[in-house]
Amino acid sequence: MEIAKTYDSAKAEQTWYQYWLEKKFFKSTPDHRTPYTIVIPPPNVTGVLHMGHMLNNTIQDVLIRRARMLGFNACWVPGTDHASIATEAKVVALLKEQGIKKSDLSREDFLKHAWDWKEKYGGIILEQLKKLGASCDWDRTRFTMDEDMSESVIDVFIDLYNKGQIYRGVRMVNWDPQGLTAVSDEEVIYKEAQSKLVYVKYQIEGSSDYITVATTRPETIMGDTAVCVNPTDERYAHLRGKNAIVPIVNRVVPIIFDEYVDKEFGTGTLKVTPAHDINDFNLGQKHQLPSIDVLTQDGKISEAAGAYIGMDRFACRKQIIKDLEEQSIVTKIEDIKNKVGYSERTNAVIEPRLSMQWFLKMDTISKPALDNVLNGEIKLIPEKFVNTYKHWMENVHDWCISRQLWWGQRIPAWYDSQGNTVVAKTKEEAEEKLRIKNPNLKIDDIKQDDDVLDTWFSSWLWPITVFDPQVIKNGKDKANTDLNYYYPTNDLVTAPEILFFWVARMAIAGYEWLAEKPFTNVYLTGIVRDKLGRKMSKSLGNSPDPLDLIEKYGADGVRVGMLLCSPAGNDLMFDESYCEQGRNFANKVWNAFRLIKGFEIANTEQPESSKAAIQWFNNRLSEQLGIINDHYSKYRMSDALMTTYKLVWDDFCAWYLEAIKPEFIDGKALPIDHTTYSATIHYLEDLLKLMHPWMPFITEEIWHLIKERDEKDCVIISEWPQSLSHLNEPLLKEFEVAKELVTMVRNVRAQKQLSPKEKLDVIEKSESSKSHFDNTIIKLANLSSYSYTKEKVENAFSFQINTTEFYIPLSMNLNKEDEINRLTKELEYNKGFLKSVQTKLSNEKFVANAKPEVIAIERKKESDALSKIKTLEEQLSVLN
RNA sequence: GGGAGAUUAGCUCAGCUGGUUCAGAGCACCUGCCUUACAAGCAGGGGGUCACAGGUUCGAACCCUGUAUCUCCCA
Repeated sequence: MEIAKTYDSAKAEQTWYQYWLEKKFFKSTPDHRTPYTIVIPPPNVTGVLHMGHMLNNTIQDVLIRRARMLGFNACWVPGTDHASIATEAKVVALLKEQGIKKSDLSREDFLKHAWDWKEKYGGIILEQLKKLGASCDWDRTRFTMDEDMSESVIDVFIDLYNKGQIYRGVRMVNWDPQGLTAVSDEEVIYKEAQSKLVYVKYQIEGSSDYITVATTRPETIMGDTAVCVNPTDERYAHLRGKNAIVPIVNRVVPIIFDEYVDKEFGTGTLKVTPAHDINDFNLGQKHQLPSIDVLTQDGKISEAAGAYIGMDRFACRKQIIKDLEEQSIVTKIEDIKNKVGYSERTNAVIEPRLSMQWFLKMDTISKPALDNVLNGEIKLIPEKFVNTYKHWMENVHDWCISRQLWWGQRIPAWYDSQGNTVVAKTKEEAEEKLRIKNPNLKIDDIKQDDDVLDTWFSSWLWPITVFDPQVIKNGKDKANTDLNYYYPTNDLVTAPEILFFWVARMAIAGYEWLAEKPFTNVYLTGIVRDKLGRKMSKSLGNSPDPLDLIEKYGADGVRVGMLLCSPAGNDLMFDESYCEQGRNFANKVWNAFRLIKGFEIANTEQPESSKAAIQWFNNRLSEQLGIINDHYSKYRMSDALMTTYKLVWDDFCAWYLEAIKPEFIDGKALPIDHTTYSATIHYLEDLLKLMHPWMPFITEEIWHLIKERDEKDCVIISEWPQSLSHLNEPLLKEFEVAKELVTMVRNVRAQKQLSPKEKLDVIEKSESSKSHFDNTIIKLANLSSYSYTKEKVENAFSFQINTTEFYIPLSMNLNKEDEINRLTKELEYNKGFLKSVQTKLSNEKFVANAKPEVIAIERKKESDALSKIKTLEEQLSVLN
């Protein structure tokens, strides 16, 4: 069979993904094996594959593929998240393009449009995941708004409400005036901004005196209901019991005293606007101040303000400063830096706003989720995130779970016209409950809450309901087979950004409803940045399209490139050159295979050099496999990959294949013997297995090109190689010396400008004769002979490896001066080294305190150095 | 403002319990090679005051204190 000169990644990707699907290799059903489970962090239905997904899902695929090969029943559950705000915004925008306003549609009609959108575009990202090779059990694909998934969200709400964990109340929320919804604390991004601190004089009632307040938000002046100073601030002590007059609206408000006020900031005087600032709200509660809401929900000045009605909040800020200046009551405008909150979804400036929302109490419910991370039952990788997690969980706030949107699970709360509220799954049930409170209830008076639940309030159930959506309703005693088998899942791979949004809340849900953790290990990836360290984002345009990368470098190349630069939990500075490295590696593997495949096999005797190389590689592979497994067990993904990379490239290609490669005689390659060939194929197969999780496509392709195989004989379901029970360490060390020797000979050739074709002799000064690798060395270094002597050899190039001396007789004359220089340099280095060792050994405290092993090592260093020095001196004396 | 982490070669990072000739890897770079698997390659090579200043110790990249810079989280 003719093997193509270059590897065609596109073809292999197409062929093998299809084949794996057909043979149902990704499919998992409960059986006698131990399960290994991952649930995908469901990407937004609105999402398209970006580099973050690429990283995240490649890691999951590596883990799941290796688990499959280790004999676990591997199950990777895929799916998408309905993403209330993002999706609703998308649909609203699309309708707008068609000239339809959301406000003109009924809830039902709008949802119809939203579902249409979801059906049409919602699966794109999952299709893209297939391109990178994701081996998900696609039959298990879930959506957070699937009917049964949604039902469980409602059940959970009702359950928590009945447990008294959910309440409704007026609170200061983070209002997104563009999305027209409240968002949770976690969805607010604080950014530093240049703001103006405006100093405004408020007249003291019944006096010509003024008090000056400093504010960054003059547009809320109309909502002021007090002026506050610190009680210890002597500057204002005389104002106790006085009132101030709010400009513009001429409202008389009390001057109150509270230690909250920072004497140093501004003038030490605070205008209190309880409706528009969380701290002012708290002050207002404490001092029983009224709240005046001067903003509308879309961020305009409201009727209640009494001035500037209908003006946009930012326009009003400018205008009001101008007007106050005209009244000559602005004493100063200062440029300051402060933090301004922006909506994660719409990027609008968040407006703290009082509104009626639903909340989940977090204090007691979050306890087990904290304890079980602290006691190691759930592991965060890397560990440093435990601190962050702990800090958040210990200071957790009640969770605002209502959103003023339509796309999502509608809150199962029902109201009558009398102000009664009940929580019930259906209107019928609600009617029953309401009728108890209100016997005159009319059916038409029953109204369901208009709001939906926060998306995270549905995705926190993900690891549970993807397996058994009924378990909330039925109780964990009646959990189905899937849940009993797959839960708790093994590993969760996600971004640290959603540690609180999602990870913490899944842990809470797991303990709340199943009394068990949802996952054992949480692997937190870094953020993909460009090489300037900027986060990759659409708006910056600094993110390559992963699908373009796949086309350019092959899926395997991109996967390798991605993971080469991804230390756990640290951000990765991505650069396309990593993908290039990945592609080059694939090319190397392809060519190694081409070489092997091109061998002509014959019934010839196995050369000693091959026999020794096989023995060595057998041990080497086993040794490195141990290291690779260890890296995996510690989730050091890039280390596991790099160890595999070097095992293949350096050990297998550069040393092993060179050692067993048949020689050319008269321009014709000799055949290879059967024993060596089959060992080589065996090693290649083992290496393909080790590479498979990283490079699924090329490994499967080569696996099948090696020979005709049964339809289910695929590397994807092959068995992960086993380590030897006993490693031959001395043999491994001996080969390291052999490598050094070969390198030395190559160096001599380069230095003396000898052709690689010219054969040389190497003589080892040694008591014994013959070692394992003599013939291998002869071959690799292109020697005519490798011999032993007990005597010094004169007029030869000489060098030492460890304490052994070697000679290479050369036909040409050695340049004496060069040799003397070289040897003198080495001598000096060794003398210096000896001195440092001897200083250490003559230090009584060292000898008294250091461990015996350490002292023994130092003694060995001393004697080795002495022997080296002796040899070098002898060599030099000969030259002189 | 409070907390966490980081700083090692040009870049990205390892360095696990303080002790092997310990200062490493990959990439990049330089030199020489189109040697019949591979120039997406082969063979060689240079490159670091381990952020800075102290301290502990027989011994510090590693432990402690302080300083600087950066990143993240929370308010």
